[in-house]
Amino acid sequence: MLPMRGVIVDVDHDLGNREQTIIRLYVRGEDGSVHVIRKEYTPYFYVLSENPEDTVQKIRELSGVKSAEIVERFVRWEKKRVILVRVAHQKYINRIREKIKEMGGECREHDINVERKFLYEHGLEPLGGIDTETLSPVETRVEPVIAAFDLEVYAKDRMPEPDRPENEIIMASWVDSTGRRVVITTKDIERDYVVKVETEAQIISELNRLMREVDPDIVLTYNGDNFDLPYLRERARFLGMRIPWGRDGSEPRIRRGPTGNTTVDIAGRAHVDVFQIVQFMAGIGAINSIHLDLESVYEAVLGKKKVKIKHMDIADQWRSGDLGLLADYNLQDSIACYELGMEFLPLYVELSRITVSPLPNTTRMSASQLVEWTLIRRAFKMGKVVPRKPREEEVRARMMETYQGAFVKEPVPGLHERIVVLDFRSLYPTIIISHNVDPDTANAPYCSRENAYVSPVGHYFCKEPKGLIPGMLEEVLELRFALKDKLKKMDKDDPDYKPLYAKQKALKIVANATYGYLGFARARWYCKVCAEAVTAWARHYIKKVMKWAEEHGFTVIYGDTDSVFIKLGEDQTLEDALAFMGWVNERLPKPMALDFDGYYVRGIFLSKRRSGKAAKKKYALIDKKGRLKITGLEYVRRDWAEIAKEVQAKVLEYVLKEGDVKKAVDYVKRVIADVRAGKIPKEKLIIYTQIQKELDRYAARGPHVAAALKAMKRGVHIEPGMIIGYIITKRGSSISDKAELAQFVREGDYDPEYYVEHQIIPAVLPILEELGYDERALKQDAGQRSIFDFT
DNA sequence: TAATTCGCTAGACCGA
DNA sequence: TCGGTCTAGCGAA
Repeated sequence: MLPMRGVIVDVDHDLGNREQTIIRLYVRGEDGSVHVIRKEYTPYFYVLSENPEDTVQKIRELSGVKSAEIVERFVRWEKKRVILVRVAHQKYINRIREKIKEMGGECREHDINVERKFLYEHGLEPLGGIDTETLSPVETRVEPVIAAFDLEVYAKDRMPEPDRPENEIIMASWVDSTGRRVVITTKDIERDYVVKVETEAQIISELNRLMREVDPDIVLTYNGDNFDLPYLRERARFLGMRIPWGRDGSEPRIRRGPTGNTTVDIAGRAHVDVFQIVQFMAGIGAINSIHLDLESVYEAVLGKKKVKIKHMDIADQWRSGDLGLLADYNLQDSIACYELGMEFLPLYVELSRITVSPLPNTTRMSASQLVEWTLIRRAFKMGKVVPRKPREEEVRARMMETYQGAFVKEPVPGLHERIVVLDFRSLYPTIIISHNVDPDTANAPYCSRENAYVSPVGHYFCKEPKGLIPGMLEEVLELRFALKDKLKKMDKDDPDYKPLYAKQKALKIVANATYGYLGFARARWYCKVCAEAVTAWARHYIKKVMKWAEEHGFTVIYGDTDSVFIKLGEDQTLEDALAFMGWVNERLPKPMALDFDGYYVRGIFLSKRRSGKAAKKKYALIDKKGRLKITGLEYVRRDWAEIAKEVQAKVLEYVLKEGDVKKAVDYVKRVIADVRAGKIPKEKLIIYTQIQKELDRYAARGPHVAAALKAMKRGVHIEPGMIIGYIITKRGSSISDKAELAQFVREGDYDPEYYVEHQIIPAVLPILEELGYDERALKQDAGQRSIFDFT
């Protein structure tokens, strides 16, 4: 093979080889060719021992050990003599570990896989450039070949099973970066993208052919982990076929996790299940959509609509319906999956490079894993031995430890004008950096308190040397701030804009999750003392800024964690507030800094519903352009009916934009009358709630549980994690009795009193009450006849 | 099985 | 029937 430059699209090791550990790098070259580079690798791990000289001798005698030598590495803050053990093959590691444990040695890094170690040692990154001759990193840009596919399966009234003959694959669509857009099916359909074949088996062979000929580096699916790929593989088997999609001719490998969830790997290609990405993005709030099905997400993320056919209707459509529509739907599934994949890939390419993890791993990682792999890579660079994972009993003990979090100032309820919001830029990360907060500097014996930062709760952190975590964060933040500056000056159409934007976003995700990681019971670098100190400093600094603001003559009306809401006096301007911000920034330890978050002409802070005291985390602001920013109110909650949210937003608009409370009250009265008249359409009455555990494990049977139980009796499948939508109907005594899944409720069948008393009034009354109105004002003439109407 | 704590609110539940 | 307490869910940061 000629030496060349390219991009690493996947890395694995040859599972079939039981003699040697062979690392395989799959490289897409600058000229578009694909190469597999095979390199023998000797796996290694470390052993900590009281008496390394003795232990190393004993280890050398164990079978399967290739070599053992004493090396110097950092174990926490100390430079120590540790044993580096190299083994002949991966498969020996567990047995050798057991033996070493018996000798009293402690193993480290045995659970860090060989692919990553190989990449660390060569300074390589997945989706980064490589010179195939020297195996060293190079700067290059190569576009990987990307494909998406989707199956439609014939299933009537029940989940399809691959070994039931009638549950056949009736259609498959394929979309790729070379421009192909096809639907393969066995019926004649009037669409120019349809390829007609004779049998189900031929649909599968056609997919096999596409995989071989297009040879994609990245294969995108939407829920391919749990449906399309396992089903296709099993169905092929049922038909006596194979799907040799791996670049080594292997079939997709299905790995089952502890929850029954599966991951499907295709050797040499990166199988990216876009649904996994979507779930993660929804979890961190980057996607705001109640439902995560392909149609909803396609619209929420890209603002595009596509055809939706319910799973249950596919069989009917296939037998006697509109085949063209079914084909459109199937093709659009692949197109939507492909486009969503393209939207998120730049971000995940960067996460793969930061964490030095292949794309199939990164796209399935939790926030803690992203942080941890970033730290593991850095530990390797610094010659630090990676701490082991905690044992189950340690995890349980850690979960018992709690600590105090952020400070939230009690607001001054009511209307306010001319509000300036200042907030700390990346507060927790900058505290960690400026105070060298790290598990290895925390209360460490090697420094005195004079050479340490002492937190407000008394923990101290040695100033030197720079800890692993502050070091990582410093690098991440510096890079990110530099990128953001660069992006500001760039044209959004610049081809570099998107990858750079993705990179800063990837850095943000890792930086933001790092504090939480310190308090996460399963973390290798768990440090409760650190997390506790971070929040203590955060409380200290935010209170200090509030105090300084008051001393500068400003009125502080609210603040939460890292923000300060300043109300300008008559003789104060925005510039005064910004000057104050500059003054503060000169006094904060670097890189801590206050930022200007926004200026709002008016805002309302509410009182708590039952006690009447000021409510935290509930307010609405309006800016100069008339844009509302609603925080914490029912409007932003999915477990409130649309009708209540809509009315609340309108009321806020009348009050904040037009300053017309009377108009708001009249409007609410009209809506209440409509509700009582039964005029509200079904969709606006649905309340969405997540079922968080098995239904029989609920101690309190709330409306959502009651609705779910009733639905289950009617044959609906309910499982933890599902978001269900229910409506409070007319039939029943308690609210739970009246709750029914929306799909079983007829238009007009709702309990008007529930929606008035438990949805609309609670959503608007706290707002109106701040402005001097009470409940009676809403009820007068609100469609409810007064006694005089009858006389 | 996989970032944290703070805070609000609804509705069931329970005992007087 | 009332009022306090507990369970549950979701959002802010």
